[in-house]
Amino acid sequence: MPPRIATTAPDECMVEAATEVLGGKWKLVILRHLQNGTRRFGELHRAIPGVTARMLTRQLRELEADGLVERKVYAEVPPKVEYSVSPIGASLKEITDRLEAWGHWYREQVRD
Amino acid sequence: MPPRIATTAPDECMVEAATEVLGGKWKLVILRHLQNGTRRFGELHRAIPGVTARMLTRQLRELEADGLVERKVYAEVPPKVEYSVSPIGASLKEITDRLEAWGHWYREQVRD
DNA sequence: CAGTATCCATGCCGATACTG
DNA sequence: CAGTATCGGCATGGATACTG
Repeated sequence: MPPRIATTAPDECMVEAATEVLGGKWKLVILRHLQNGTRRFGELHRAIPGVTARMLTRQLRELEADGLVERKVYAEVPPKVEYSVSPIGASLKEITDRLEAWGHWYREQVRD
Repeated sequence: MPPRIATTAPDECMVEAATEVLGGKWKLVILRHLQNGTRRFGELHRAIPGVTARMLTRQLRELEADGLVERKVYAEVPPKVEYSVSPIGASLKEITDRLEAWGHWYREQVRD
């Protein structure tokens, strides 16, 4: 027999799965930039004002560990590292686009 | 004359506007519950395992201050307080639904 | 260029006890 | 029932200096 009240408490906690992976301060911003194409470390650094190299590195490594971002190192001097969205990261494009649009709209609403 | 390279650095930082407001550990989870209808404090507390009363209060107050949630106090004993999404909060339903679905899908992908 | 290493401040958040 | 008060740990994240 099926569980009695299973449907009254669905696994809405799956948003938690999302926030665990996207929760970092710069992660959605990074993803948003990478949705537009592969970027080098320095490009990202310049494109995101306010982030430090330390934080950019950390967040990128976490995104990589979570399978959202791919990191490609070229054996050159000077060093060259390219970041891009993985297939999983690319699947977030609709959501980041909507968040972007919503953020824009929200700002309009709250400017009294 | 138009700015030279304006379009190369569009205001993609608008996702930051969204994360500032949605960034709390429980905010999206709370919103997700309130999208399904008005809830009392205790109902939310029981519906979200792991959250403490302190954190639930704080996150609800921040959501209220940011205009996403409305709080209605009934002058009764015992006290009764109802929370619901504001029109602005309701505008996030599509996004929270998608995040929920994505979180579910993501979990499937990463279970090795 | 693409990072690390080190130090350090903030504050997020939990646990516990208490209240109108 | 719906909170608040207080304490405190620990992760998050910034500044600065340094490196292969």
